[in-house]
Amino acid sequence: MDADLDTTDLEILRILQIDATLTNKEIAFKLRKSIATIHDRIRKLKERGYIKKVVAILDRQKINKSLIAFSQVLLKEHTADALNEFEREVAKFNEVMECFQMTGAFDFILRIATSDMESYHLFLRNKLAILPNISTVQSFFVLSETKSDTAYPL
Amino acid sequence: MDADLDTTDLEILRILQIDATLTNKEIAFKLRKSIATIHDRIRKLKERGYIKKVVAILDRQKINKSLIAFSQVLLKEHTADALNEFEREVAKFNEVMECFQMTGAFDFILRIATSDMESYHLFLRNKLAILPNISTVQSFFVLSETKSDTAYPL
DNA sequence: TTTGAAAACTCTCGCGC
DNA sequence: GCGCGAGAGTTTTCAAA
Repeated sequence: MDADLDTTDLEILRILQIDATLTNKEIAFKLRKSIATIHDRIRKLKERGYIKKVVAILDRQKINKSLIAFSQVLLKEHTADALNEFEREVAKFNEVMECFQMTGAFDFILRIATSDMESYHLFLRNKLAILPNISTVQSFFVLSETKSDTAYPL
Repeated sequence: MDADLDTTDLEILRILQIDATLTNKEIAFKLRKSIATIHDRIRKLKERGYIKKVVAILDRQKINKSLIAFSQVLLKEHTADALNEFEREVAKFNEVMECFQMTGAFDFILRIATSDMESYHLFLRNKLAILPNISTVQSFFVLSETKSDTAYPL
């Protein structure tokens, strides 16, 4: 945190992390501030980079992405070039929603969204597994979603 | 998908998954439709549940949640009661952003956001590990974020 | 689906604390 | 520096066709 956030800023961020469709008027009412103040705070929060983006979250069952996999990838080589190339290639696959380099027994964890096991299989065989530097891929599948937030605790 | 989405609906969803601050006017211009049509489509997409919510995504470095852990949890017992109780308790922890029941060698995967290793340690020792039915917890930490999308491929 | 008009909201500016 | 009110400018909303 470069310049600290005061209580109002934190309240605004808490609110917008849950529901960014609220109007400035509604937020102003909740926080007992004027509309202009809320407007100004939010503008500054965006300017300073606290708010990266505002996005719609879809119902993945409805849009036919029922299968979520977490895939743990181990590479053969760990040179800077090899890591960069893997990251670059993997980011291109639209099935890959997230890719993290990790500590521990494997190198990367990928969150992959497909419609069903057949599609996942095709993705694995035809896209992921043919990258040059892959050693092993272990796939785990989501059975049920207990909690699914994009909001950070504040 | 109950009733199918046409090209316009899909385009709108693609756009809103990336940036939900665009006005109806801007979307209408991109898709060469009238503003009222876009307005109507979005209203229906919300009504029908395709769009679950609209949220602000924050910069986790800036808000001091620099450490993301994926924690794989194994329970001792797998009775319906034991699973429900674990899910209920874990959902209460604000450090836990996501909790999924999984196939494979462990029962749950948790995405945990804390400020640093010390905070994670405290969370693990004082909150997660004292739940009654926990057998093992294996923690993996994010070293770097290569791709981090909330958008599903459409 | 579109048009058009009314209502609601956003955003800026200047003032005051 | 921060917050507020008022007005102009946009956007949303909801008829009717």
